Amino acid sequence: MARKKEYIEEEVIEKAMVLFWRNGYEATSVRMLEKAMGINQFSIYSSFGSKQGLFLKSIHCYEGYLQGMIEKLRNSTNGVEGIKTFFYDSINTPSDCSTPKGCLVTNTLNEFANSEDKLIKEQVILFTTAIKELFIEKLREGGEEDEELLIKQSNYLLIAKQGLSVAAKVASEKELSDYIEMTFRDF
Amino acid sequence: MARKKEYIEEEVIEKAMVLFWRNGYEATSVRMLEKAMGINQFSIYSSFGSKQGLFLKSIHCYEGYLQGMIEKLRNSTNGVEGIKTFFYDSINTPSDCSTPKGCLVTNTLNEFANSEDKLIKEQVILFTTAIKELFIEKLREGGEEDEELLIKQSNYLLIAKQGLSVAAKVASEKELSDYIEMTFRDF
DNA sequence: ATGTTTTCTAAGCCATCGCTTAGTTATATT
DNA sequence: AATATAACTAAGCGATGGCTTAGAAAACAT
Repeated sequence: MARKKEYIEEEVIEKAMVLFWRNGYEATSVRMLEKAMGINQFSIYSSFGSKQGLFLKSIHCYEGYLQGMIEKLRNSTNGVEGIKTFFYDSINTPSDCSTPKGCLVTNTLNEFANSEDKLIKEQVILFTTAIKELFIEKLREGGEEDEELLIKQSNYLLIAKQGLSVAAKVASEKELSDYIEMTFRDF
Repeated sequence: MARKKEYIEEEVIEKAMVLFWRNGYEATSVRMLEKAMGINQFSIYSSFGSKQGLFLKSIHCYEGYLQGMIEKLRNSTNGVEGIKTFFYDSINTPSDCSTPKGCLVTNTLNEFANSEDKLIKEQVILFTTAIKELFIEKLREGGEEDEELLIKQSNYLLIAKQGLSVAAKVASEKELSDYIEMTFRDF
């Protein structure tokens, strides 16, 4: 039989994810990736096929990284208050700076909105749609029954969340929490 | 004396601006720029010094491009309603697709938030700060007197505007106008 | 131990990157 | 017309981009 891999794919993907998250797709080179991931370019290409393949895996990994917050929201029983907590959770960066500020999905949406790359755009749209659905579910649980209003509100909250993700990269903690409070002021 | 330039700097900067606006800084190559601008690389470098120099000029050009809307807002006398109109104006893309959706300044903020490039970041921060000040001025004219609340509200509106700029790249017209209505719902 | 299979290292592939240079062409002065 | 100056064209610079390949090293089966 054959030699064993000296790395765990899930582990090196996480390293790649952080790099893509911090710098974006274009500004992250395969040389940077191999250093951060601690493996040779050969291994990157044999495991992930291409830079794009690795990026898709990284986005998937990021979505897994968010799963805790999303589950917390899904299990919440206090309606819109759960969504507000989700907003606060999303700006609660670990203090060791191991993780960039902002949101990889929003970054990707921004970088690829005008791109030809269908695959990456599709992955991003799928995820944001799922979040929106979850918002609707929680708003409905919160007592809202008007379907049209539910759509309008979830739409509002999704875009508000995207604004928060952009602002999180440069704004102060107070500005961010003020923003969240204003966003949810009369729900 | 010497030969005359065969192009007008302001005109070719505008072409460059649209390209940067559509693709971002990293994804726009000097070869793409020379084709879009209709001038040789030599001319680009002799006029603008570097790709970064051209980008800075492009951002400046974009700010000029927004000047109409900003003046309209500055001259408005109906308080927060003027800001709301400014939001609507910003998503009113010319139907000929000559111009990308979204906002070059917000794109740049996103792309350069984690970059080392002080110059570009500074230019973006300066502009967004000016917009925020203008929001405060209009909110004050609208009758709000509480300084702390003014700061909170302008901060909210600035981040809301950034969310709108991201969403404008992918969302439908209805989603965008719904979002604006929700944003200004109880001002 | 030998053979087979897979992963490793490290060198290198070609295309493109931002940028520069050599040499020609156009303008204005003399 | 001759000259000086600056902008033009187009070729090419070294560095880096994504990706591949040749050959050594490691794991298992026989």
